[in-house]
Amino acid sequence: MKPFYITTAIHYVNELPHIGQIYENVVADVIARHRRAAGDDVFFLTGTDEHGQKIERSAAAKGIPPIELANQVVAEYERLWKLLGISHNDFIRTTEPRHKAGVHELIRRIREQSPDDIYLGEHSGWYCSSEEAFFPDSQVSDGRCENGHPVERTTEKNYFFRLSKYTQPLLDFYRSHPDFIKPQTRYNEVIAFVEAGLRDLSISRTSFSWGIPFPGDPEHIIYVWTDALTNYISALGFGGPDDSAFRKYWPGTHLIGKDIVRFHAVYWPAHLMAAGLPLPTQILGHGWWLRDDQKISKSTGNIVRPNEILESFGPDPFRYYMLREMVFGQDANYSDEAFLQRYNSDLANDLGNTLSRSLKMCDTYFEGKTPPVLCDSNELRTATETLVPDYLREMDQYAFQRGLDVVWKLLGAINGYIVSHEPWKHFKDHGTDDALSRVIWNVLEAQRIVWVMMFPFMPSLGTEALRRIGARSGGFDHGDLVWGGLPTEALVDAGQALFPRVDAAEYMKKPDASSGGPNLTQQDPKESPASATVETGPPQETTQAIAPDSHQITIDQFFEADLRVAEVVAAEKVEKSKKLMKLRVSTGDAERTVVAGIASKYTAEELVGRKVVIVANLKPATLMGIESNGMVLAASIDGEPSLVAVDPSVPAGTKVK
RNA sequence: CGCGGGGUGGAGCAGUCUGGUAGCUCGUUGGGCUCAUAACCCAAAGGUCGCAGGUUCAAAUCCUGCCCCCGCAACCA
Repeated sequence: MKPFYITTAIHYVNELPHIGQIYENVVADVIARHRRAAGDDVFFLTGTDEHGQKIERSAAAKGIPPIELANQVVAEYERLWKLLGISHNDFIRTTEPRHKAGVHELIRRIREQSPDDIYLGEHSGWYCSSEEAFFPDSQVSDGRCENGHPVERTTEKNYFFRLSKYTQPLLDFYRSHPDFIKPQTRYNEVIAFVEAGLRDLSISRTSFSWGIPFPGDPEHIIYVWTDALTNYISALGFGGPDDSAFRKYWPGTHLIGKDIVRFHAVYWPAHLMAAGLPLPTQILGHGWWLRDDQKISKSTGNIVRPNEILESFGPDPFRYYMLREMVFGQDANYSDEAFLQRYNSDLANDLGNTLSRSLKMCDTYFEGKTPPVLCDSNELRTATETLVPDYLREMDQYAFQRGLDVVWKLLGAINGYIVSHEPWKHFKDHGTDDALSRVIWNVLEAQRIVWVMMFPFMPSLGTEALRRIGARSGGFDHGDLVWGGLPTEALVDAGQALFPRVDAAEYMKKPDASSGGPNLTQQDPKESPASATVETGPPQETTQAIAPDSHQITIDQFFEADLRVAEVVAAEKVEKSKKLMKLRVSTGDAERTVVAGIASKYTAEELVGRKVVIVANLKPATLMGIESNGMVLAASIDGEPSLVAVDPSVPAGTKVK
């Protein structure tokens, strides 16, 4: 058997699972199941990235050890992967001893093979704490790095990896492996990035301690990429007492989000080159799930709540939706409405209904058994034999959407076949005879093949459907895609509808279940600091946010804030900002500049002349280069500001209390 | 000039790398069928493929310029 190794990115335990990670693991699972069906010896790895300063801080904020925080999130991942039917062979955690051994072995190999490639450097430069990286003078302007984060002048002693040395070897490798990175646009991006020249990579930190100590210099902690990427081989026993899995399965295919393609396609291969190890087979960069352009709200009906969808429909429809809706490699919009539409039209009307009508005819005409006479030569067999190779080709190329399209073509052929043969009419005229038997047998046999093709996408309902039509139920492979596998006179089970239709409008009207668990829509870690979301209880009611005992201040503390009425004398949107408005306000005897984040709601014209309330004694701050001397008070509804109003007759400068 | 994605029938999207009669799902209209989950089948209507140039025998696809939308980043003091 041909070994096939597939990995997901390891997921960072600073946040709970979101839809992007769910998608990634489902895709990897579909690939793994497809390769297994193709007869490969598959090893499917997923896991968690548990080190780093953010984890250390989040854990400290919760007053628990970092490993405890990691354990909580890992438990959530394990629950979710089980729920979704993810068939991984192993789950690696970067806090495991086997991982540490692998990382140390990688560094030892690099030092052995390429003694110059790791060096201790004293780095003085602009340090960006957001990206935890240094930037040269040329990429820093106005105290910000090329991506706009604030930077500070810092000196730190770090170990460095001589990445610069691998610029040309990497380019040579890409050129000779045009399929190394998929899709093509990512491949082009990576080449452009490397062609611009590579800087050496800082691979250790001394600023935190939650991580793997650098071998021989425990003051240093191995920095994220050298630590995390190595999971792909440490999980296979690399650097451990038994590395037979490593020798068998490596190199493998890495399925990742498009945002981390650079690290997998540049840094990781360079590390492996330096260590004299084989490079990955392929990097697959998938797209992102976006929300609708529309504002999410209950009044517009497009509420995003995949967690509830998962609970109401089970894993298989959701798996199907994600694979069918997204063109692999591109971004797609998520919406519950789109899910429900796919569910009703694809699953209920086509896939499920075809099964129902077929099994009902088995019940009526053949006493609940598959027909006694099979059929070798017919148009459904022809259709199957042209469509199955199409399906296999698309699946081999990870074109899941098209693979599913092919399956639906066969479903269409089956329904067309049923109508054109009118078995109900035949039964009325001739009763149960061989001709009827052949027609129904064909319909079932073609569906047996449909469900074997669907199996990677719907492992649990696929098993169930195959059982119902009297086929062998379990252990499928591509040998089962050959016409003629359905036994005659096997018991069938019509049962309940596999995909009962739902009234989409009714479903969307249902109140939010608020059943707790992860908020699957989060894609931005900053929206969900672990300290807030690791809670598994129901979300806080908004009213509790101002509960009387939350945190009380004295009236003296309140009076520390100098609240004043001010009149806007000039307003101007801050160039290149999304919501900043630069305001010139008068407090009666003086004028000052205040920057307010209200441009998304208010225009400059409507603000001039308006009376607002400001905090007059706020420490000045610089926002996008403009000094702001105060804060305009506004209520915020889902980020939409609404200015606090005062009666226009109140003179500017009046104190508010 | 911050990074990236996109503008294709009413809606949502393929197709663009590798030019060659514009495709899918939903919706709409007409017809058929009654085994089935108000499902299924057949047919039809509906698009100058964002705009303008260019290359070519031929452009949704390649080149140049422009317009618009969205995500990320930066800010909501």
